[in-house]
Amino acid sequence: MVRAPCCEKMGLKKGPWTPEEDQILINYIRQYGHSNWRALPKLAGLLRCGKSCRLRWTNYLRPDIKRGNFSREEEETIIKLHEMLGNRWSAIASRLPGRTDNEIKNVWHTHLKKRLKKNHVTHESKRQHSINTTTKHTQEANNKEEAEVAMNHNINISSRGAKSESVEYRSPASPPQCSSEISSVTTGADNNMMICDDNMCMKVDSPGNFSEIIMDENFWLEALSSAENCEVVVNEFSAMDNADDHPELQFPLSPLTYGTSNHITYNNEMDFWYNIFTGADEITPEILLPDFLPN
DNA sequence: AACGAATTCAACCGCCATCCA
DNA sequence: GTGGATGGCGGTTGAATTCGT
Repeated sequence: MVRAPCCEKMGLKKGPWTPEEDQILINYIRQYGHSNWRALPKLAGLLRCGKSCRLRWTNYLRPDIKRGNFSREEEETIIKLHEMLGNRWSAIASRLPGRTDNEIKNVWHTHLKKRLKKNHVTHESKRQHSINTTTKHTQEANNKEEAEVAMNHNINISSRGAKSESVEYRSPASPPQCSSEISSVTTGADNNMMICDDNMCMKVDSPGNFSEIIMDENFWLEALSSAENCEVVVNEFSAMDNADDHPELQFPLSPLTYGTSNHITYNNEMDFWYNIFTGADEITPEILLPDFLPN
């Protein structure tokens, strides 16, 4: 299929936006909205392509954009979300009110990646020392090694992942950059390994033998989204293992729980996720998995 | 003060997914 | 079912700015 170019190159302006152009775009969108980006510049009288207008609006002119430096809390949130979601900047941005995917992407590449790399070097040297002085390997350690092998072989779970081909730095704190690659590797009660991304989990019965279990598309993303702008009701999972120890980790999975008493609520989306992530270091990832997941 | 190196970040590019005729 | 149009996303670029010497 031959695509028409994004925009007519002739006569259309590129490069930085002027304040006048910004004002025209703002005025137009305030008045008419942006139902059709392609047609917008023509209608608004801008010599820009629709894509450029959309980008300018979503990344800079939108009234709800939060400008300025990222707080430490925001940075930690990005790091943790990146662990879970990979390079899905828009998904990460949706958890950080007022921040854009482009901004988060820039912060990641300019600050956070370097910081993690530093930490990784420190961690690796310690780890190497530990390996050299340890002779006993537990079953758990073996499973972790298998997990690392699986990650190094870049097991690609969903279709969009094929896009990322470049090999980037990876650390334990920064799993595959590819958005759709593995988010967590856990060992189940039966010692079988579970490799999960945000859409599904795979059970590894034996080395090299993956039995694939497809979960609801975007299950986790939707679960995550449900925390936005609402009270999060979580007592449905109070019966879960460790739930009493980690009430902050219980997920809002059942709408039936709305309106019931004896539940924990989070009015602030950021607090909710921050609590999850700061607590995540202390628990095994499978706690986060709902119990309908197969063993 | 001057200059080159390093960093930042707005903007562009190309691909993919979805919608719709 | 097919293909064109469009929106959205992630990777990359390059001009502007900051930093170090």
